[in-house]
Amino acid sequence: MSADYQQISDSLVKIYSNILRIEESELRKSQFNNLTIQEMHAINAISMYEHKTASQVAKELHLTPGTLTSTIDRLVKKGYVERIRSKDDRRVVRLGLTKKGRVEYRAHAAFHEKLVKQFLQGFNGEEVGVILQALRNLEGFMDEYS
Amino acid sequence: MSADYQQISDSLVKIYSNILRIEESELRKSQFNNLTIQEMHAINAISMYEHKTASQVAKELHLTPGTLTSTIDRLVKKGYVERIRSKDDRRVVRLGLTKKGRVEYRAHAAFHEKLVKQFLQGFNGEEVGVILQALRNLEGFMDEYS
DNA sequence: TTTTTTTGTTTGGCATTCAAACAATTTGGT
DNA sequence: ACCAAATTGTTTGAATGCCAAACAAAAAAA
Repeated sequence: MSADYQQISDSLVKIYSNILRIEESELRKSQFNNLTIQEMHAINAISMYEHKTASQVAKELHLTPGTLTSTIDRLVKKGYVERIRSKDDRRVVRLGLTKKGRVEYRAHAAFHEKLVKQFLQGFNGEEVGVILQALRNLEGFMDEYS
Repeated sequence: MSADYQQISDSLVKIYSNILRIEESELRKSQFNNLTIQEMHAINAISMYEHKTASQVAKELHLTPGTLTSTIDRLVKKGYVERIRSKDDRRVVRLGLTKKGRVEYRAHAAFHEKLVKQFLQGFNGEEVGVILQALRNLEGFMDEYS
């Protein structure tokens, strides 16, 4: 195993075991300091305009329906999300962001954009292609184990 | 924002919001199916031979002392970890892996190695250098926000 | 020797998660 | 139209995961 190889391994471990913690600590310093990282991910999955159903969001987040219910309960109480009973099918709950939820969504997207900018800083188009391919390899690995 | 850029952003989000979940689901299928991902990370931080103190491990994992105490309690009960009271300084607790803990440690390292292999699959030395630099950029971003 | 600091544990409380039981509604089969 | 089955989401009960604050023991500093 080469030196580069070991460094990449260490780097990956460091990144994936710290990135969510760092996102959360940034959140704590912002105006949205009463949100946890999981709640923020839920807001992200609900997203701006689509009014997905609870099932769809639960599947996206790999959560059981019961877990999602409690997450949504909290987000409703905190004023980020609203439940909309579907009129076609009265079993279905559609989810939407409140104005406050949409503001948070955009703030988080901006943070991501800064992150990606720094990740790709200093590379030309060809190099960006290499990086993209490596990430796809990793996605492929993850898909195998899903 | 270019198409590549957007794809890299999506890929990064997918990776960092799923990789730990996938590690955990692999764990569930193995002989170590009574470990959670956090417990596994603790085993990893304790590591093979050093007998770190509880404080050192807590710092590494960004956990409060109280949280670490309860994690270690569980790992001791499950037979992966042992507490060793220091003789020099009787306040200090040093942590070590049992034989079972060391077996788990190696199994997890092997999983990581497969992951990194697939991540770097098909690239030459120069390209690996580009990938390493991108990861370092990301580490730099994380350090700014720590 | 007394005070302060360090190290780890305990306590209390909330968040996160799942599995299983449940209720409401819709769909499918007859 | 009616009954059985499937779907959708909620509730309940239990374990883990986390922190802050109070605490106890030991070591270091004064």
